[in-house]
Amino acid sequence: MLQDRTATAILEEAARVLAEHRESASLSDIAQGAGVARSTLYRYFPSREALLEALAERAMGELRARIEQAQIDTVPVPEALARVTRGFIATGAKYVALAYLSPKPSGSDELAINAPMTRLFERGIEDGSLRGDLPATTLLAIYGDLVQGAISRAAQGDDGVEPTSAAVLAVFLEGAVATNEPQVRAARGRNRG
Amino acid sequence: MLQDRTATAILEEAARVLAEHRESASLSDIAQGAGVARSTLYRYFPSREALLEALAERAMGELRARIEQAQIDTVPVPEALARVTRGFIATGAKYVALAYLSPKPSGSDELAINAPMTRLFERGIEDGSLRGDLPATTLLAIYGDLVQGAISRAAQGDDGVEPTSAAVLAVFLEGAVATNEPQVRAARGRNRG
Amino acid sequence: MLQDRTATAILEEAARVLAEHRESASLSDIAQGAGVARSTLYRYFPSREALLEALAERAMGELRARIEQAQIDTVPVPEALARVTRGFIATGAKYVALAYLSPKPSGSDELAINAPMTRLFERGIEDGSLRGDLPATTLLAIYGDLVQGAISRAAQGDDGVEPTSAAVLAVFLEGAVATNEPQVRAARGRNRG
Amino acid sequence: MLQDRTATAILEEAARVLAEHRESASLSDIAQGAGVARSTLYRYFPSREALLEALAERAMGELRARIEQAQIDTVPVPEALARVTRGFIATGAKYVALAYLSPKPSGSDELAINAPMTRLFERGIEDGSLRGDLPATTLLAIYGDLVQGAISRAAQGDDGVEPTSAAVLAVFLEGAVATNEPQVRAARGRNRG
DNA sequence: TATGAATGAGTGTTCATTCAT
DNA sequence: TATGAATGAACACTCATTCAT
Repeated sequence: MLQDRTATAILEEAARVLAEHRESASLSDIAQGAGVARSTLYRYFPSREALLEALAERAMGELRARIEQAQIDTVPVPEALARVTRGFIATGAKYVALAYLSPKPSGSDELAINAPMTRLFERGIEDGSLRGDLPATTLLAIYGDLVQGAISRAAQGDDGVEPTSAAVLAVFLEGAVATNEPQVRAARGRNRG
Repeated sequence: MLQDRTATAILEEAARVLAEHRESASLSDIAQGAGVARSTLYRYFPSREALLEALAERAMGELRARIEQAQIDTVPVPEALARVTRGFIATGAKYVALAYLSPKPSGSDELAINAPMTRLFERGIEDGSLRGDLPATTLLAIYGDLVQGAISRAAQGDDGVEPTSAAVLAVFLEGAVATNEPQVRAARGRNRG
Repeated sequence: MLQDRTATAILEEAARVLAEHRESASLSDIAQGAGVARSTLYRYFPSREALLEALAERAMGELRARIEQAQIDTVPVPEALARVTRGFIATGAKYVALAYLSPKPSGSDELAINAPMTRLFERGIEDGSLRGDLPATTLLAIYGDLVQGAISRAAQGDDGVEPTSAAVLAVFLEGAVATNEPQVRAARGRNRG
Repeated sequence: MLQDRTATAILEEAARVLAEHRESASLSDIAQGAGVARSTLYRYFPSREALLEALAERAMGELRARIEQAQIDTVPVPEALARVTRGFIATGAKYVALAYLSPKPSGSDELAINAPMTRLFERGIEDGSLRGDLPATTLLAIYGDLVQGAISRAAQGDDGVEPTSAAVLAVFLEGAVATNEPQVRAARGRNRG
């Protein structure tokens, strides 16, 4: 119980410190930020990599939860993406550092995110709501790039999570080229240029 | 004469090694990869930062050249983007590492890339070829995320530069949502190689 | 508690090693001599300069103490010099190295030594016990050379602190030229312990 | 012939550079100062130590010449010291660095200086012109400290060679304590306090 | 002869990790 | 359980020295 409290505190501080200092953050920095001695940190996470893995696991857990909450299987694909995107960006901004850090999420964790997303894109292609000339994996990869970039920018504080998410989603769904139809969603998130 | 050869060899090896090991690559790794002693490396680049700067300058130089060659001011915006994208990705794949490394390109260098691209997006918005509900800087940022992601993937060798570029361009311009009109450009880039 | 012990041990070993190898002594040498790892040394003195400063401070502290103990303001100048000289040489022999090392004692420290000595020489000139044809600062500089040289020789173990001090003092006060009067003081310092 | 010219130029530059930067002066500094490439320096002096030895030899040569010129065997001891002291200080100031540098002058060289000086002091003691309560070697050592200190100060430019020499000689011969007799020599070198 | 290029050994410093309390 | 102390392995960097031209 109490252990969990301390471990959680350390993890949250780690996320913050790593987001600031990137890979160059030392365990000293993290321990100091969390208000414990370096050695204490080792009681909870027996190595730097262990700490990073725990952090990744935590992030993946949050993302998994977001996906489940979004119930993406029950709504049209564009709506599902809309639901899920902001969640990704909000969560991701907390764990940006991970993107640049060594320990890839354990295969199982990554799968827990990738699998439902891949299914989502496949469904979209099949039901004709997403373009059919690109494989689902490619679409997912591109979507991932967009989300990851948005996370970086949101984390740097240049823009809020909200407008960043809206813009990314609009461009991903509708493209950057102008069309005749009103682009409602993006317009809502931003000023009416 | 001979100096330039060695310096170039070091730079190219540095690009390769850094692409693999990210920021964690040590000068030892780079020197070893380039087949010279650590101290020799210091003859050419008197500090780690100097090496990174030289590398960045090199990358920026190539990118600048690509942009100039593309003559983006003389063609419609979508065509200009098509011309420029593949160049970015091909060049960028050689210098992925830089994206994650500290020494940001010197202001002037970065400007030499950003300025013409910003102008391009502004022109697209003005002439109605790009959507007008998002500021040019936002569109550019999103485009940048896409290109950077594509670079990473192309560098990891998962896909070739060619199809990666085509896919990225198609989604950025037209979006992921299916439309009635045939999506010629993406189709061409993928299947007719 | 225990910290102080280790720090002190390091400092004393540093004094010894530096006295032997002069400026060329590496931190490795010092650490090895003190029986700790190089990195341990850094726990106590976060940089080479910090170690040297600590050493200088220590030496200055001892010298200050010697001067105070000697109560040089309460006795005739020659007697004051007699009292103070042996203290300087004994203390100095422990810290010879410092004379050759970069980080000059902090202004305040040096002042704490120089000021009272300058006053002493000025008093001697005024009350006629010291020759009046040379400024006090010159006399002090010459006295300093003598003491410093004596320290070097005493440290090299060629002679003991005792006879070295006596000889230096005798020559400084009375000169090397023979006089009619018995040279009591030097004789006393030499043979009568 | 031409070789000698270059070698001499290097040696003189070395003396200057070393006097400035002490032990920390690198061969690069010296070579650069002398206007030759590092590698060229190696043609003349096959190692750092060789260069230093050559420098020491040069200094000793000059000192030997000074002593011979002074014809110290033909005049009373105090006069001999007066003649020799200024020469030592003037020459020494050019080679201060050597005092702090590792390669002690080769035994034979040092002897060429020490032997005549020791003889001089011994003669002084025997003929009653120098005090007899201290061994000649001690007197010589003390005289050496004085001269070396004077060299340092003269080299630092705090005072000229001339007054520094006069003061040192006066104190060494007559002592710092005031006497009834006029202290002619020192008075000449300095202002009549 | 004179030099630019290359190198190995060493320096100060940092950091993840282990140990004793 | 929590911590201060200690350490070894690594890193960026310097320098005296050697080699090929």
